[in-house]
Amino acid sequence: MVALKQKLEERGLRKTAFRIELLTLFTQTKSSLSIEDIKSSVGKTSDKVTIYRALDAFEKSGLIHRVPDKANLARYALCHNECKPEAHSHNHAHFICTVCDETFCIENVEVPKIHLKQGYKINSSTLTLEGSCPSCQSA
Amino acid sequence: MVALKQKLEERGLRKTAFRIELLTLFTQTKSSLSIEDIKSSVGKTSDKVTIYRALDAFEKSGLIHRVPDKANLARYALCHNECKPEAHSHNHAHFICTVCDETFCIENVEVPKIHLKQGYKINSSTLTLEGSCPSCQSA
DNA sequence: AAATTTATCGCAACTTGGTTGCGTTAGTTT
DNA sequence: AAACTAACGCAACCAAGTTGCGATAAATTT
Ligand SMILES: [Mn+2]
Ligand SMILES: [Mn+2]
Ligand SMILES: [Zn+2]
Ligand SMILES: [Zn+2]
Repeated sequence: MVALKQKLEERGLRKTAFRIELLTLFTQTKSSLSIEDIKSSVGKTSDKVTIYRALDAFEKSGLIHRVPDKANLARYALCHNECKPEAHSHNHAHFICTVCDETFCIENVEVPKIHLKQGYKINSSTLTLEGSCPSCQSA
Repeated sequence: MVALKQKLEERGLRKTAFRIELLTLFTQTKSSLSIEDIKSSVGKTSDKVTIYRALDAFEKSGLIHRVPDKANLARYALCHNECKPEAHSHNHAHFICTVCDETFCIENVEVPKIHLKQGYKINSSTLTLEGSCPSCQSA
């Protein structure tokens, strides 16, 4: 709780009721959150513009990172490895479950370093896996 | 030309002027095509709905495959390894140039096979690299 | 504590990429 | 040539996300 508010303060973000609630929500989620997830969890109180802007601010300050989504919608997960606004380092794979539409950070699988032939300069890479997650296996 | 019409025929697609032109365009492109690319190349003649439906039909019948795009827009490239409607096999990496917004198929880089811990079942994987392409290096 | 400053919020209006419905056109088959 | 049906074109629609701007409320200064 208090540590949470500190994270906002450290990055020069204001500790508004909504942003505290949003950040709390992220810490409580093991996977990731879509706009819909947030809307339904926060209640209808907050406008979608507010949500988008908060997510944007959180991402820029290294609190969360965007993850791939089944339908390419906005979706975010907490940065576990204390990212800095300048350098987000989350070079892990992501898993999209096509059954429950959830996206999981696979922190223990690194994105492989690829070397391309002369001329290509790589700045970032992503490795995305698709299939069914443990909870959706029974079906 | 004639081989091209055959490909359409083989898959039960009609050889309309537009679809022949579109498929020709794909064979002439070394990288990939966005809707805008197609629009400007085909002239204003064809409706966007026609383009979307043709791309959809081509993809379903294994002529083209969707590639990632800088802004998540629709973008397609020719299938070089003769895909079947049932099984598209294009497990190669893709490179997005953030300068010219082009997407390249990196046919000689395979997407690595990943093994996850019990419970996750992987159906498909994608490896996407981002940076600047050879033509955009000088800048 | 009051005044000031400015990040954040909320509403409305807009943009964009893509989809759906449906009547028309034109390949393909008989 | 007649029949059948994939493909086309237009209009209307949809959903995710963005922009502008005035109102609210944290944070800072007096
Ligand atoms: Mn992640
Ligand atoms: Mn490809
Ligand atoms: Zn699942
Ligand atoms: Zn380029």
